[in-house]
Amino acid sequence: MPELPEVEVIARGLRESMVGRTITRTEVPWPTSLRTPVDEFIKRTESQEIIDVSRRAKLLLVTLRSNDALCFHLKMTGRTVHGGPVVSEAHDRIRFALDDGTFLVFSDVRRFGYCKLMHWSELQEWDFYKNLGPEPLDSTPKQLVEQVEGRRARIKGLLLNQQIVAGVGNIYADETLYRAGIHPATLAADISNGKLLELFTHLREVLTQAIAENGSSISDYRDSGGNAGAFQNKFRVYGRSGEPCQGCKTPLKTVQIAGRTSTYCPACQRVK
DNA sequence: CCAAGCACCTGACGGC
DNA sequence: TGCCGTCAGGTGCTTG
Repeated sequence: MPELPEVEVIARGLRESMVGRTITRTEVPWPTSLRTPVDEFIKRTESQEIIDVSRRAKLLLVTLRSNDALCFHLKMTGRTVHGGPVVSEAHDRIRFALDDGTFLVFSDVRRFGYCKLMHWSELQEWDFYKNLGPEPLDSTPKQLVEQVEGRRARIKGLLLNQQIVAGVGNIYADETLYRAGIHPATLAADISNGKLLELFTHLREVLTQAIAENGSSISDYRDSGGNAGAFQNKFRVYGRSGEPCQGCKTPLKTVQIAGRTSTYCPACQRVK
């Protein structure tokens, strides 16, 4: 499930390997993965040079010479892999042939992901984009605390809310709450300022470490070269329900919050 | 302002 | 062996 670290690793890889290349042909074997009419999508991407690849929240942005951006959301199972020569596969949704004989392929088993082509001026007016919260790695812990302090919502839900903090998903939210010793159902307003500062300091550390480890691969995630990440080996709670806590040996438990499974240690995460 | 539930979609897995 | 239910989860939407 690509979250901030995974998308960041992908963006860095694609920037390294694709900037300066020109798209020579665009194929769309599954047009419903587009949020732009297919004819227009092809017309506006073919013959365009790729001038940058970047990330905002969980969005992967491939900027073209025209200042159009290919805006990918990978959702749960999306992949953007660059290489070649291409072998067409069952779940390919979009393929771009580049002028050096390589291909960028967007594939997605579950078809939740999408690609939307927008001029940068239009992108900046898009509600989803415009309303995104601060980037945790470009903000101080204090700035992030300001996003949640005093709110009467559960901290887990706030961490997952892209308008509060950008890029955090279920895995990194659980890992961060565990490291900070905060129960996922705690109301933000009931957490001291000092504890919130700790929380966001941990969040930045977890995200930074995950990027350094090339992201986390649960099942589908691959980086831009098709390789798995390694941070899943550092998970302390995610996917470990029933296992003993690494700190105190108490069996880890789960609870549903904001429609998602939260795994936590009932002994270590008590802050209310 | 906040929460819950559903929709989208497929594959993996457990139970029988 | 095979069928069926459940789960995984990001985001948008509706409803309370």
